[in-house]
Amino acid sequence: MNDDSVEDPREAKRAERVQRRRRQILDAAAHLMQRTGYHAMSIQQLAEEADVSVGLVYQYFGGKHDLLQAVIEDILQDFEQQLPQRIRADEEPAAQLAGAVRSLCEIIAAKREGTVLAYRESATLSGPGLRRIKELELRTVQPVRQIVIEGLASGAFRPVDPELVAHTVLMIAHGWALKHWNLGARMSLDDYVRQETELLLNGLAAPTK
Amino acid sequence: MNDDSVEDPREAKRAERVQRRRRQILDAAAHLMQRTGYHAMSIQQLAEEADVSVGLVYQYFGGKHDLLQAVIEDILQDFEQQLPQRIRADEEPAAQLAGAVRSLCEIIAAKREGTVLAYRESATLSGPGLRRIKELELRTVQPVRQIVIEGLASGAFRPVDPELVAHTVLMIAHGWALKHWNLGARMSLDDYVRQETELLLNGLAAPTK
Amino acid sequence: MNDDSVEDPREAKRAERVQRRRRQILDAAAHLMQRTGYHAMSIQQLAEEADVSVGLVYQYFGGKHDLLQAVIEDILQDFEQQLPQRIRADEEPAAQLAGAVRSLCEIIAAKREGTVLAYRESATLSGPGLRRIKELELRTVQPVRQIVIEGLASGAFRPVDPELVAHTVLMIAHGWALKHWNLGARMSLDDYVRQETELLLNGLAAPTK
Amino acid sequence: MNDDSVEDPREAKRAERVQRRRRQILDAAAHLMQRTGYHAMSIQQLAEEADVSVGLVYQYFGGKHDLLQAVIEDILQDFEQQLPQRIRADEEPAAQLAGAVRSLCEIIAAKREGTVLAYRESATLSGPGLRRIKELELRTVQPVRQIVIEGLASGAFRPVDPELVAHTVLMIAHGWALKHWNLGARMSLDDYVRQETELLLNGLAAPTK
DNA sequence: GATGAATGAGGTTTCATTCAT
DNA sequence: GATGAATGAAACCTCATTCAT
Repeated sequence: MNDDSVEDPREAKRAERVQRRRRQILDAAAHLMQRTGYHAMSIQQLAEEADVSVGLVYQYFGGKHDLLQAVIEDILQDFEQQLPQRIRADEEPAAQLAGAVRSLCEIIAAKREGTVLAYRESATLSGPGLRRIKELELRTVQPVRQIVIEGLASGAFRPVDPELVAHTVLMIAHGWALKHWNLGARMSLDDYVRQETELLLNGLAAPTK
Repeated sequence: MNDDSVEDPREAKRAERVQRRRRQILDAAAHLMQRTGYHAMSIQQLAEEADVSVGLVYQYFGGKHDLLQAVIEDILQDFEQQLPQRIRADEEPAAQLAGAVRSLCEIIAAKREGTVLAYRESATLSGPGLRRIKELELRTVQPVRQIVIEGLASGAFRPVDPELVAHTVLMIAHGWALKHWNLGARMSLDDYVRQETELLLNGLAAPTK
Repeated sequence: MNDDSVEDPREAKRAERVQRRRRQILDAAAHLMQRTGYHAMSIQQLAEEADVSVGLVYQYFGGKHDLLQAVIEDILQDFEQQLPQRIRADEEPAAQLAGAVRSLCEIIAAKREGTVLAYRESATLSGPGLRRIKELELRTVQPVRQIVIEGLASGAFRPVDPELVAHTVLMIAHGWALKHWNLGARMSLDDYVRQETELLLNGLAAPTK
Repeated sequence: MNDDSVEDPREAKRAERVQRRRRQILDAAAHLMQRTGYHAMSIQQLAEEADVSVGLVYQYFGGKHDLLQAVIEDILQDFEQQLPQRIRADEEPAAQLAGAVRSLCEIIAAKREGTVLAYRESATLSGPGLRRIKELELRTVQPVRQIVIEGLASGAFRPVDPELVAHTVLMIAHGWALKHWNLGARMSLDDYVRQETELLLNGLAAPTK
């Protein structure tokens, strides 16, 4: 048992307020960064948007750099946590994969601007930070990789590299966000998902004798 | 025949030097932007890298912003011009498409960092500039779209939206550049192209009776 | 009663310091501009003279341009406020006018360099700013115009355009500032005022029957 | 006899071309400075306006500073030369003075913007240059001073300081230029001259017994 | 004589960060 | 905990001047 688990109502209240403050600043930062980019956002502007003082930003986050790291991690963690909840274990591999593609696309489409921000600003991050981001992204598509492995075992899919399929699925989802300026005007997300899924499943299907 | 075509050796020499200077600055800018990003590159730094004075940068390019536009356009124009040269007209649609996927992947892989730069900094561009970039990208994948249309006409492919396939092919190629930190360690470009091509062609193939 | 009138000692102290800072910068700017002109004054130099940082200048004034506007307005407001206090209501029009001429000359002579600065740099101001300056100058000579109107009504002056007299009085006062390099060596301000006043009053006097 | 008087047709032609070039540049410079001020005018811009190369400006004038000196001197010399031509020797002092006031006002009104430029930028000049400008201005009003001296001698004017009257006349003429933004909308130059002249002559007139 | 490409010092401005209150 | 005034390094950009052609 460590100190944190000691129930101190005073301490609990403090921790709760800290979380609220962090969220307040983080959301404002995400909003501004998505609209104007990391470099165009000034701390003064952020403080105004978040309705806190400039100094407070520095109490809750180490600096502008750490803020970027936190914003991107926050977005990617959301992705990582949502996907497993939406995968149903009781389906065939093909149906599972189709469901995973749809889920990932919808999850990412819901935070389209956050996804674009991650692409835009990841390279701005420092070495260790960037490594954490990459790690998160790899973890996000782990469920997809798992489905493919199972499909291969059951003979549902023709022989493929599960890693490559996971990558491809991720690019399908990211593609909607990255090229929304083009696709958005031509089709609905539902159409996009349906067509990409069909293409993928046909591509993966084991040849019928 | 207009005045420009009159052969003035003085003018010709001047024009040639102007081109050399522009290229000198453009290449240095592309190099620095790819290494550190647009915002991290200072004009001072660029001038040193290009071995010219700060003022000259402003004489050849209106400002830092125009320079970014020029760098990205330069990269994308290169893509647009190279692809058609590598498509063979005398093949079957499937083979043609496979060739196009390979070509595009190789072209983009050769300027991997430029591609990533375009993703990173496109949002930094001004409205009209961004529109030109998007236009260029659409033009780049036109040949792919054309191949699909012909394949559909000949019954080689199952019914699909050619626009979507063009998008998918572009994402295959961009995917290599964007996720090279992951893929590069796992497979060669050749492997990547082979596997993605197989997936795609299987996905597209008309069902045999 | 509005919120501002609520006595908040914290807020009052803050406002007082803001006023002191503004004045500190404004005075230093006026001093430097009068010595070297607007363009020759650098913000760096101003910050040193005012003993503040460069950044603070931009916090209190939007930029160099706004600073010029503020300096000139500050000078002209001073003129506008001082003149009415020195006009005595209980005198004959001629005596009132003589007093006004003397007062205006003395007021302007006391800020001779500021007056010259206003002439030098007014054209540097932006459209709306320039309009405010002109408005201020017109208001400054309103009392003179009023005296003339009353003198015309009482028959003390021969028929003249009050606007023109107001202009002439202003030019008498400004003339001392603008041509001080010549006049200053030849006569005292007192002599100048006496002689110009005599010329003006004789010029205005209604002919005796 | 010096070398310059030797009639060398080659040399004469050269000198003529030099004069034409100087004038070409000077006029363009005067035009730009009057529109935007000395500091806002760049040599590049001037070269374009004058339709010569940047380098040529430096062959005919030492630099930007010398150009300002030349422009202002050019304007003031024009004033100095025109006034004597328009004064008639065969009139009464009062009529002569009235004529001089009218002439000076008209001369200056014709180069209103040049006059304002001289006020704006004189302080920008260097010491020796400024002295020459002041000298020129004093010489300009010499004829007025002379008329007053003669009028005093003949008893036409009440005792006044001729220097002060010359100054006052100059301020009447300059006043039209400096406050044209106000006066121009209220009266014609002719009205202005008539009223100021009446005021001045009444002010100067020797009292009738 | 004439050109205009090239230079680089110097200017204005922004903004991440600190710290006294 | 919270504030926001203050700092100053560093960025972009301009433009007077030079000089090889």
